[in-house]
Order: sequence, then structure tokens, then C-alpha cells
Amino acid sequence: MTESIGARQAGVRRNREALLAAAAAVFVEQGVQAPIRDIAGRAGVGLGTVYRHFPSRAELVTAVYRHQIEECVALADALRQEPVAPGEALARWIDAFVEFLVTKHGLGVALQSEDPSLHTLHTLMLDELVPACAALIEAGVAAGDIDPEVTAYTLMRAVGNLCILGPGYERAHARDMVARLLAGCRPTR
Amino acid sequence: MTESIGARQAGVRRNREALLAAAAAVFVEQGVQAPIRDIAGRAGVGLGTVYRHFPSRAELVTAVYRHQIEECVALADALRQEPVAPGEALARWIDAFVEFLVTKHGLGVALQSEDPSLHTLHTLMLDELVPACAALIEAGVAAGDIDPEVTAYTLMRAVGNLCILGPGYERAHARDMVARLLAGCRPTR
Amino acid sequence: MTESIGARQAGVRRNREALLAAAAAVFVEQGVQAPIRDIAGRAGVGLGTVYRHFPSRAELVTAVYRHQIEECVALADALRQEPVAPGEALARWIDAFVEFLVTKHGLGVALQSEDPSLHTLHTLMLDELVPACAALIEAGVAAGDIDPEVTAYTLMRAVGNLCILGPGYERAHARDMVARLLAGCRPTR
Amino acid sequence: MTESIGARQAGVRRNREALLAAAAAVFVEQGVQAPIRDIAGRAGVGLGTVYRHFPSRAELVTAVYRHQIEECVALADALRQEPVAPGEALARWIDAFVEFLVTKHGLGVALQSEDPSLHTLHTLMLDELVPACAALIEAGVAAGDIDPEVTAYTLMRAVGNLCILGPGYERAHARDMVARLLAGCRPTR
DNA sequence: CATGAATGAGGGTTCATTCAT
DNA sequence: TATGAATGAACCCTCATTCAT
Repeated sequence: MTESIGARQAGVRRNREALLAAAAAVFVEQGVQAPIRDIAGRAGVGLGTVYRHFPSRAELVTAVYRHQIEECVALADALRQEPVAPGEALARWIDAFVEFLVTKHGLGVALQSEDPSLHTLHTLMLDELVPACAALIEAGVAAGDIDPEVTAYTLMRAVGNLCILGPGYERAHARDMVARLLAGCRPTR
Repeated sequence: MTESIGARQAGVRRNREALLAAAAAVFVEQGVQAPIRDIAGRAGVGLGTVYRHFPSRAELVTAVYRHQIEECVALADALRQEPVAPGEALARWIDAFVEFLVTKHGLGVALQSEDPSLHTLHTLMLDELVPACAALIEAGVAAGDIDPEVTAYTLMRAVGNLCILGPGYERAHARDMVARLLAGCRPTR
Repeated sequence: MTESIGARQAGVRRNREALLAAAAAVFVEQGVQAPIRDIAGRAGVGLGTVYRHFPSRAELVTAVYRHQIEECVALADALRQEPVAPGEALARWIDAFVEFLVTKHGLGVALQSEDPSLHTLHTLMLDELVPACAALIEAGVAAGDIDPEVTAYTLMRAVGNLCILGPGYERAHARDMVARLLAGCRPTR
Repeated sequence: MTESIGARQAGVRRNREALLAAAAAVFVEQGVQAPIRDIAGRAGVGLGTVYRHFPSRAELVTAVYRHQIEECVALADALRQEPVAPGEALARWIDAFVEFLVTKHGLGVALQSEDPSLHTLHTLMLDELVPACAALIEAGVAAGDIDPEVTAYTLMRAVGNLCILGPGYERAHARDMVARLLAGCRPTR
């Protein structure tokens, strides 16, 4: 009996995971506005199951990206402990963030969307990612590597935008542009 | 007779202009994918009138932005004639481009959209804007103000992306980020 | 003054004729349900002009075919005077009718349509063509060439239907089928 | 569990059947081009349900008529086994075909329509009905009852056309005309 | 009389969301 | 819990028809 409950719970969790994977894949192919039905189909579950696990599209989007966002936060913490120059730390972190953004393409668009249904994602970024980035920037400023005018939120939005890809503007281009933006964030004297 | 025909033509033109204005406004509020009905309603005309003037959404979008695009092109030509340092000329031009983008916000999104219906707009940019920008960059490279690696298309896409605004990331922020990106486009030695 | 009135009237008539020609052509290409605009465009006149001359689609359709219908009537009269066997006369007349129907293709469909807007056409056929045909049949019956059961209206409807062409069922097939139908209308003894 | 699934499946099937019945009725009244909404309304279901069951109009049309088409095919097979004269067999089969056509009136029009959306129906007829008819004709030709010039496809198109009814041209008339057409298909000597 | 711009009803189609099983 | 059938709002687009000039 206990076992069957455990088995059921495992099934539930498996469904949730399958949905997250399917959603991530579909978001890459069609963007975050893809039909829910496509995600259900890809995950091999019914439509109702999607709604049960993620009552709103926003919750699904958020869940899909939360893990990576948390990884980014963790990386920021780690980099702050390491004995690297603060400017270098920030650069590496931004690199990781870019990697995250261009891999899950579609997120760039999502992050800047004013669509209220994606508000949660926005909040998540504000609450988690911005402070992490801010700490790195602060250190960079203190070390004279970064212009004190630069704010974490603005920089991240900018980086997010630069990672919106399209035909003729691919990963490498985004990476290059981000690098130049960062270069432009050094203090002007 | 001529007068009445003139009056009719004036009415037609007024409608067309009203539609362009309405479309521009609606695009700002809802993006370029806004329902055609909304645009018709805002312009105070029937649905059919929109289709008469702009048989496809792409034509409407293009018409809305064509004027400003042409202004940008003209400005680039003018700046090349002026006795300013090439780097300065590019900076001023990019400023004007940013102004254009942040004013008609929604265009940033439109420019990077892969939606085939917006292909025309993309083409317009490719055919008109990119060469104009390329000429300025070339001059900047020759003068040693700009890194030869920088290409016009990539830079414009990047600037376009940086001009996708949102709450907490307003015009001023976009302007600042673009300025820093441009700073990062100076030759590294 | 009188002249200019004459000139105007001539212009009006010319428009009417152009419209009939255009409508005939468009009906052949697209059927009798073709957009009025297409007909106006083909005739080189404005939309309003079509509506002035032919307030309803039915009137236009009727006008287009009236001439040919009258020709058919005249032919029937002529054939009755000629010294041919009545059966032969009917056959020849049906031949002409078929020719008319398959040339103006789309009419077959129009003739059998229950669309109330085409009611006039139906009436025209009933009033003009049916009596003409009936006279020929009557003579044929009298001569023992035609089964007395056969009625003009039914036969004409049948012939009309057999002349609805389509891919794989072309003029020649229609002609052949009509000939066989006619053969089947001989008296059974 | 099995029961409730069974109940659901039954409901689905009932819906499907209701749709087929509604479509058949609406086709009779308005023709196969009737608005999908009307069919949905008549069946008492939502619009989406029609699209779920029959993604395209063609599929709905085909489904409506498929059963009868298959019956016709089966009848042809049966008649070939029976000890009747081939000419008689063909006549009986054509009778059944006519019955089918005049009952589902609207199909006559559908069968001759060039509308690409009805292509499937056409194909169905070509693939199923024509061979069935051809076999009967062949036997008739061999027995000297049928003119070898007659082809199945042409004959069926002709019969189909003759079964397009209208006011003043009802079932009985169609039946009579078809009989005469068939009579005209005997060998001419 | 002729013109053609404007209108808006009408019909197709998609998809988010609910809910009975 | 999971399923997926059903619903219907929302968009798209076409064209018949009117009417000011």
C-alpha cells in the first residue's frame, strides 16, 4: 500500500520531469508561446496533466528556467570565493549567463517580454539573479575594474537582449557583442 | 469636379495616415502582432479599409517604419559629408537609430522576429540600413576608431536588441548600454 | 446638346456591352459566383457601374445568357420549317443547345442551381426555351420518332446536367452522353 | 474503469455519428459548401468538435458518403455473382447508384465539383466505384448488351449529373432520364 | 452617370481552458 | 491523478453592397 503510494508519487514526479524537458525543447523550437498541446504531446502526457502540474503558462516557463537560474546564482557565489580579479570574475559569470541564454533560446525574448503571464520569470530573475550579479559588480567596482554607474539589473537586461538570436545573428555574434558591451563597462577615466 | 476628386483623394490619404498612426500606436502597446481589428478600431475605420490600404500585415508594418528607416539612411549620408571624426559620426548615427528604435518601441522586437510575415521589414533593413551603417563603420575602421572585426549587420542587430525596452529598462538605460557597446567596438590594441 | 446626350447614351451602352462581355468571360473562368469586382475590373469600369446596370447578380447572369437563349429559340423555329425528319430536327437542336452549354460552361451548374438569385435565369429558360423544345418534341412524337412520355422540361434539365463538365469529363463526353440519352428517348415498342 | 472509458468512447462515437447525420442533413439543404458552423449547430456541438473529428471539410464530406459508396461497391460484387443477364445487372446497379445519389442529393453536385477540397471524394469514387462499375460494363460488353465505347467513368459522371435534382426535376425524372441514357448505351448496329 | 473607398457581415481556423470519466 | 473531448472566444480574411464625390 505504502509502496503503491510511493509508486504513484514517483509517477507524478516522472510526469513533471518529462513535462519540463518537453517544454524546454518546445520552447527552443517554437518560443515560450508554443501551444500547450505541443508540450503535452512531446511529453507523452495528456493536456490535463500539464494544467495540473502547471496551472498557468508562467509557472511552466518559470519552472523550466528556475534550475538554470539557480545554477547561475551558485556560480556567482563560487566565483566570488575564487582568487580571480573581480573584473575577470564578472566576465566569466556573464559568459555563463550568455551560455544559458543562447542555449535556451527563446528565453531572451521571454525575459524582456511585458506579457504579464511571464511576470513570475521576471520576478525570479530580479530576486535571484540580480543580487548575484550585483555582488560581482560591486566587487568589480571596488577593484576599479567596473564603472560604478553600471547597475546589475540594467546590465543583465542588456545581456539578455543581446542574446536574442535570429538568422544572421547567431551565438558567436551574441557572445562577441556581449564581450564588447562588458568592455564598455570599464571605468572611463 | 477636380475639387471633389481632390477631396476624395484627401480623404483617402487621411485614412491611410490615420491607419499608420493607429498602427504605430497599437504596435507600441501590443507589438506588431496586434489584431488588425484593434488597429481598425483605433483608426476609426472598418476592417476592410485596413485590408484595402495594406493587404498584408507585413505591408502595414513596413509602411509604419519605412519613413523612419529612410530618415536614418539619409542621416548616414549626411554625416559622411560632415567634417566630424568617423568614430563620432558613427556614434551620432547610432544615437539617431536608437532614438528611432526606442520611440517606436515594438520595432526592436519586430526587427529580430523570425516571423515570415515580417520578412519584408527585415529585408528593408538589410537593403537600406545595413549599407548606410556599413559605410560609416568602414570610415571608422580606416580612421582607426573602430575595430575592423565589427560588421554592420551584427552591430545593428545588437543595437536593435538593446533597444527592446521593458519595465525597469527604459530609454535611458538602452542609450547607456548602446553607448558602452559602441565603446567596446574601438580597436583593441 | 442633343449630340452630347447621344454620346452619353452611346457610352452607357458601350459600358453595358463591355460588362456583358467581361461577365461572360469571367463566368467561364470562375463560374457564375465569381466576385463582382472581377467582372468590373475585366470590363474596365467601376464597381458602381456594374450595380447600376445590373442591380443583382441574377440580372447580370440572365443578360449574359439571354442572347444565346434567344438564338436557340430562333433555331428551333427555323428547324421546324425545314424539311427534315422531326427526330433529326430535335437532334440537331439539342446539338446546338449542347454547344451553347458547353461553351458557356458554368451555365450548366447555373441552370440547375436552386440559388434563388438565379431564379430569373430559370424562368427565362422555362418561358422561352422549353416551349421551343416542346414544339420539336411534339413533332417528333407525332412522327413516331420520340417517346410521348418525354417532356421538354425534363429533357432540357437532363441535357443541361449532362453538360456540366469537369476534369475527365469533357465536351466530347458530354456530347456522347447526350446523344445516348436522346437515343433512349425513342419510342419503346 | 473499463466501463467509464467505454462510456467516454461511446460518447465520442455518438458525437461523431451526430456530426455525420447533421452534415448529411445540412448538405442536402445547403450543399457541401455549407458553413461548418451550421453543421456544428445542427449536431448540437461546438465548432472545435467538428474540427477535431474532421480536420478538413473534405474529410467530413468523404466520411458522410463513404458508407454508401462502399455499399454500392458491395452491390456490384454481389450482382456479378448472380445469375442475371449482364445488362440487367448493370441496370440494377445503376438503379442503386441513382437511389444513393438522389437520396443524398447534394452529392451529385459534389461529385462534379472541381473544388480541390472535394478531391478526396472524387478519388474515392475513382478508386472504388469506377472499377466496380467497369466490371459490370465489361460483362455487359462481352454479352453484347453494352456498346464497347462506353466507359465506366464517363457513364458514372453522366449518371451523377443526371441526379442533380431541382424544382421540377425530381427523383422520378432523374430515374427516367438515367434509364433512357442506359438504353442509349446498348450497342448500335 | 461613373467611381471606388468604406463598411461589416460571414465563414474559416486555432488553441487555451474546462471537466466528465 | 491522468486523460483528451468539448467548448467557444478570438483572429484572419473576403466580398457584396452602399454612397459621397
